[in-house]
Amino acid sequence: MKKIVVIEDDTDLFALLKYNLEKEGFQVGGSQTGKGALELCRRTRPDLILLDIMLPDSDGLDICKAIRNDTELMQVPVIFLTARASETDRIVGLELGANDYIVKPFFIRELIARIRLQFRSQAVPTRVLKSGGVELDRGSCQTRLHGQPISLTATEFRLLEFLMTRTGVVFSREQLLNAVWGQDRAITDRTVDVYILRLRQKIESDPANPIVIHSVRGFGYSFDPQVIRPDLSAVNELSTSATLR
Amino acid sequence: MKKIVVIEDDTDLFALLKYNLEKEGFQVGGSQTGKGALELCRRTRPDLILLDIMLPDSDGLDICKAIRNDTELMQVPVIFLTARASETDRIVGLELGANDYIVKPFFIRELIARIRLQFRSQAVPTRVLKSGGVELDRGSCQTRLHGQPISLTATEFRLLEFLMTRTGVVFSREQLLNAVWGQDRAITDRTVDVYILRLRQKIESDPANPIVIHSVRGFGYSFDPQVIRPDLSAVNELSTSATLR
DNA sequence: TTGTGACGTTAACTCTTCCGTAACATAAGC
DNA sequence: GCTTATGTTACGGAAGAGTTAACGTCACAA
Repeated sequence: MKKIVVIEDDTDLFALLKYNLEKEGFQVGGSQTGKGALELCRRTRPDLILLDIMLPDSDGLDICKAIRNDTELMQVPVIFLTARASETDRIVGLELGANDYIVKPFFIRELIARIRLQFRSQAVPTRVLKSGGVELDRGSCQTRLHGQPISLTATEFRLLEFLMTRTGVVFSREQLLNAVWGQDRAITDRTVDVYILRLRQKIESDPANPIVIHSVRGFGYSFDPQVIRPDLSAVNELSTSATLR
Repeated sequence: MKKIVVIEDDTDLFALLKYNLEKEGFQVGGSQTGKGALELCRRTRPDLILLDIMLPDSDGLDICKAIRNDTELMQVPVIFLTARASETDRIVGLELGANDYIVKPFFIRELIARIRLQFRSQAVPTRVLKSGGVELDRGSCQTRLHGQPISLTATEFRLLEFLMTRTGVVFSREQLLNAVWGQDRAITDRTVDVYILRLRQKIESDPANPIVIHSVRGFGYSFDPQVIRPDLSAVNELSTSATLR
């Protein structure tokens, strides 16, 4: 039986959540304050944490950060409860490490579905990401390409980690900046280009014709070793690059 | 063999618990009253406490509080036995410090499972850690390097212990501060650097080129005698060959 | 009390690496 | 051919990490 800790100051909502979650067969514990929440999690070792962002005494984001910094709780999935959709951008980022979020008011059924989704996907907390010949160990922060260790800088690593955990999804430069660099930093979005370049130089066999990190003109970048994007001049490029280099 | 103290006034239930727990290989002690319970725990130092909330002479919650305030007992996991699910609100709340609870009537099998879960999460199996020529005795708090005793300070010891029990995993300074120094302390993260330095001076054959305690720029530190991280020369080779094409 | 030593913590300096930007080059789309 | 989006390069400054020294604190003995 899975244990869920609910951190929510609204007593009515808490009772509602508790009732429904227990009906679904989960074991529910709760804290009304942010202060006690961490301690509760440390002790009870929940399998999932439902976290309201707006708490009377502290910020839910800080709690999430504290959870991620706690060795024992690092792996526990966190789902945010948020009042406004506008907040969600800040939340999903790598930096804070929220696994999912749901906007109030919400349907209980949807919440349950998302919780089950976490348990299904997080059944084996993936320490090593492996795709397209790239191997990324989040525990030891090491990267291997075709088995051989390569060295990435911290930012390169985090960018690649973000993309690899969301294989096939295209992200705008702005989204990548928010997720990897942090939402409060003021950085040109062209910086992303440079990092994509550096990553390509390190993990693409031919950086000029990338097959792992794709550019999607007008949208952004994606990591996807499976799909070869429709490239009209693919044949021409191949021949010219062969003669040029 | 793990010791369990059962605090339960119902004689039949107590006998049932005792029988089943002993069958599972646990050593069981018991008290029928709240008054004798604390004393019993102090004397026998159990590895886990099963505590009925409803006792004839005193409230189980008070006993739990007393346990948490006892220096010797505060680490011991407590599982509550409660008659009604409606009581669970108060129990899982943080101020009481229960690790888990189970609602009567319950299946013995489930109780056993939860008890084992508590023991598993404690995870203090190995008394002597041994890796990379470093030998660390957690019982006597002694350290040996290639067989020869060396002296570490308390903090050095705890830091090394933390890293060695998680070989190969990189931890940020913040995480190390939380884990080794305690979560509520306000200390500069640069302090960690100094301790890493001191540890290296004591256990690395060449502190300038550490091969046991690694720095991972932008992330933190890790203990890993196996892995040799890709160093500068390798990077240069790779990048030059990449740019040369 | 005072002195002493061990320990923990911080500040400051140095060196190195890396980050982010500007500027230019190339490709894609109209 | 023009405009816009992306690729590429190189450089100055920022930040991370190693190291040293000094300060504060505590326990304990003189």
